[in-house]
Amino acid sequence: MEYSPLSIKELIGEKGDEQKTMDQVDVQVVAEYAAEDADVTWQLRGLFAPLLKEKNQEKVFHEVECPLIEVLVGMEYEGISLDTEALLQISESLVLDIQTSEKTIYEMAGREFNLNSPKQMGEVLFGEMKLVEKPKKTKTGQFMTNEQVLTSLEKKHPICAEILNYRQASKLKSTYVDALPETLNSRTGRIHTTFHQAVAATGRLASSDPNIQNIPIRTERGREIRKAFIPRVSGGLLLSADYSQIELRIIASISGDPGMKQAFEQGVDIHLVTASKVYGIPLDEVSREQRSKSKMVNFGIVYGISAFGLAQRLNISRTESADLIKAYNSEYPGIHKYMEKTIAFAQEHGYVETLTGRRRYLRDINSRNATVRGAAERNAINSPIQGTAADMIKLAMARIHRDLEKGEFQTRMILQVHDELVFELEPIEKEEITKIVEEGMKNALPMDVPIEVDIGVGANWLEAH
DNA sequence: TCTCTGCTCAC
DNA sequence: CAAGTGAGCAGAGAC
Repeated sequence: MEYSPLSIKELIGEKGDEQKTMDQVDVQVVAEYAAEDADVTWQLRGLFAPLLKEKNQEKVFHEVECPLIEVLVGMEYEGISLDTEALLQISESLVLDIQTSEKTIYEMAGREFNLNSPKQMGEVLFGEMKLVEKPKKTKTGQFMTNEQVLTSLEKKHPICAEILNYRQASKLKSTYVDALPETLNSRTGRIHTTFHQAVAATGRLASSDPNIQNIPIRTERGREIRKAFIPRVSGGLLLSADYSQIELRIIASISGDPGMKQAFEQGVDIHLVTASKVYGIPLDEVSREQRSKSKMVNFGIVYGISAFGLAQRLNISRTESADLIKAYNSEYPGIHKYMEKTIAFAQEHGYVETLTGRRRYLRDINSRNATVRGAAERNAINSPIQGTAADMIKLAMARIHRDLEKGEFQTRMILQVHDELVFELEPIEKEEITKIVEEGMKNALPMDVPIEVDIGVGANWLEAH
């Protein structure tokens, strides 16, 4: 299927020479494209062709996507400031760490090679050092050297941990620390990402040039990078609001499963409750490991689970993972029924849809090839959930943006990261904004379970969490 | 310069 | 074979 994804910048000129400068953009005009001007709406229709293939999609187009356009224009226009001095410091420390790792790895390997080449890495580890008898290979026949493989071999040879350290440091350096400052707009001094409104199959947004939806947070060094995202004025604040467990709440609501609904109504830790149910023990007897495994099962449910996939993720036997899934299905029968019903619907109609009627077509749902069909079945289960979450936050964005304009607030929405919204906060507006954002997010779509939103304020993006 | 591959970052 | 959605980087090779 060939189509041009809608980027707001397509409406305001191509990137590069043709692009209008930020202050030439008439936000109002762009907003009216969709809302009023039928003459221009056809352009949007062209760009949203996949959405409008069926009559049903008109609703998503008019009620979700069109009101969002001016919101995204505003967010791209505002941008976000970057603490380049902090990044420079991180870069220096990464350089030292990378150099040390490099030397150690060369010594352990007995020779120098290009550490950034997975091909050469595989040759060294498995062709020369023979770390394992039967190394896993990629589909092109190269030795596999990814994180999972190296982690599993950490005990066999210290070079594995050193490579993982090297990989992490060089990833952070090349993708974030060195690249982000290059993207600063010379006129505004800020980062202006491009949000893509119609590229993701599920209805999620995507972000590029730079992608601000994959800024590190998991590791200590990664969090340092997130700290470099700061308010535009010194002494200013960022406000971050994120949905708690949104996808599980959506599957609980859509499926109507009483056990999972009750867990959310009572406000208890959903992974703990799941562990208690699956292992058949009281809440206070659940071990860390049991909770952590149950958490992975909950994730697996959202992604469309297979016993094999879960076993691999959890590093447990296939029988154990099959037992976990079996127990899950009987403890949460509503979820199980929902999954079966969704797949049956997809088989009959060739598509699945979200709560607002956003469709995803699944041509492979009746494929005779089990692998291909399995992938389509997982899409059938995941898309309505991920897509409904996307619809919900898109509706919330339009609503909050409208409230900010109506109240003539100085606070601006600046980023969206799937289940999180980030605002450049005018400090004196904090109380009112908190209320507007919380209510806007909670009430975006009618749900049968409580929707929780965590809100934080801080002097940088990390602290706002 | 473009495309593919392998890898890794996020939700 | 075997967990959903994305984007970006470096290497490697085609053109």
